[in-house]
Amino acid sequence: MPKKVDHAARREEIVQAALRLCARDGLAGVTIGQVAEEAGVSKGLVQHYFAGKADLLRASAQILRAEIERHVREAVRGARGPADTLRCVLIAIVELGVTAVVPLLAGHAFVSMAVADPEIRALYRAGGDAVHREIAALVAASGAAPNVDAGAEAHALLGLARGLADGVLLGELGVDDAVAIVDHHLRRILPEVATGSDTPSSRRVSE
Amino acid sequence: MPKKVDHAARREEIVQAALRLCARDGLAGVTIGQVAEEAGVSKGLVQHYFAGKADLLRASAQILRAEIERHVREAVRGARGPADTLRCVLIAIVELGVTAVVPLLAGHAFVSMAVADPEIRALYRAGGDAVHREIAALVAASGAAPNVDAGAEAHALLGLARGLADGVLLGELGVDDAVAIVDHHLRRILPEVATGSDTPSSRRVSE
DNA sequence: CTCTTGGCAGTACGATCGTATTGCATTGCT
DNA sequence: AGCAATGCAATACGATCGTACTGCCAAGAG
Repeated sequence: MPKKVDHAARREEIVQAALRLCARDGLAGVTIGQVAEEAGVSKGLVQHYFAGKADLLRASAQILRAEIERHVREAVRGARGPADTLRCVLIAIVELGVTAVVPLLAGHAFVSMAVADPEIRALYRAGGDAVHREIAALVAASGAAPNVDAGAEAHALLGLARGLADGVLLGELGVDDAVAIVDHHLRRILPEVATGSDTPSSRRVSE
Repeated sequence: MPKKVDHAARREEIVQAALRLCARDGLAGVTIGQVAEEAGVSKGLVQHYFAGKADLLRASAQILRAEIERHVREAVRGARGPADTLRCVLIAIVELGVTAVVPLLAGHAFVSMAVADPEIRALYRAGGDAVHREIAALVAASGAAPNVDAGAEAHALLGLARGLADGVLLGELGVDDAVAIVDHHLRRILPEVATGSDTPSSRRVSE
């Protein structure tokens, strides 16, 4: 057998280049040639690792999901209790607007691509449902007021976080504003939530 | 002078075809040739009315904004008082997920395009700011509780509505669920808001 | 050592895109 | 009626994209 190479790692390298390109030049700027150049490899190599452009895009959408999930999971590390975890998750989503612009921006592009590609659409649905379930579980475990339905509240919080992330992304409001809004809402549905900058989990984002 | 033709109307026809195409096949499916075919005109005519593809896309983004604004303004017709108006606006945004899929979907595509095009980005910023100002004014005029900041609350409501619209668009939740969530939130910040299906402004959406 | 197999680059090719150009029909003005 | 300008279609062309194909280099097995 010839050279041993980490197949998955090479694929990820190329995909990262594609995502970078997507965030910089938009989805239209993502071509096999440009991706190869951005990744510092040859056009042929991209072909070697991906069956075609569609395959590359699918893999990109998948890795993009994983990237965002990694960001969020990293943010909840050190959170104490379900309420704090919930807060960290929401704030992490909001902060994607500045800390993970590339995945977020690429995500928008892929939403518009999910229209034509059932496979990508399915990926989004599955991912979105999973997130919703987790948030709903956190809401339920946080000891929310009895008059709030966990599922509905999860939709609301997730929607709020996503919308705020877009607002931050477009520069309509600052991260701290968005965080304050999230806290404000959490304070309304949860008995008690660690808020403000006194908790170790609310690290300040360098803007 | 030759034939008299409504220049703006022709441009809009072509743009509508482009938006339809964008929502159906994604942004990648929008080509001059495809747009011409969708609009039932010749490729040359598209050139006649638009200086280039970029011009077409800019005009599309602009008309898209107008389209969404039209939807919302139509929804607030008949609303009584600022609180009811606010509710109608938010619900109208949420309902874009089913009543105006084309503009909403195309909107996502344009967000991802705004990355590379400063002109489109400026258009989005201006539009978003205007909406925020209007909503903030409505919040203030609705007699919100004194402990809520109109500006922040407007960001929250707008973010919530946008996020819910995306959720509806992706099929994660139904319109009625989203409307209920909006009502639930409004009930928390406003002294009294006409809610439920007893008000004429909460027309049922055919799903 | 050498042979084989996979990593990788380079080139070639057909399709398609955006744009420039050309030509004709139609309409309003004089 | 005739001229001029515009609406509109059709074609042509260069650039670029995605993909197929070919060939070389390196590394592990026998």
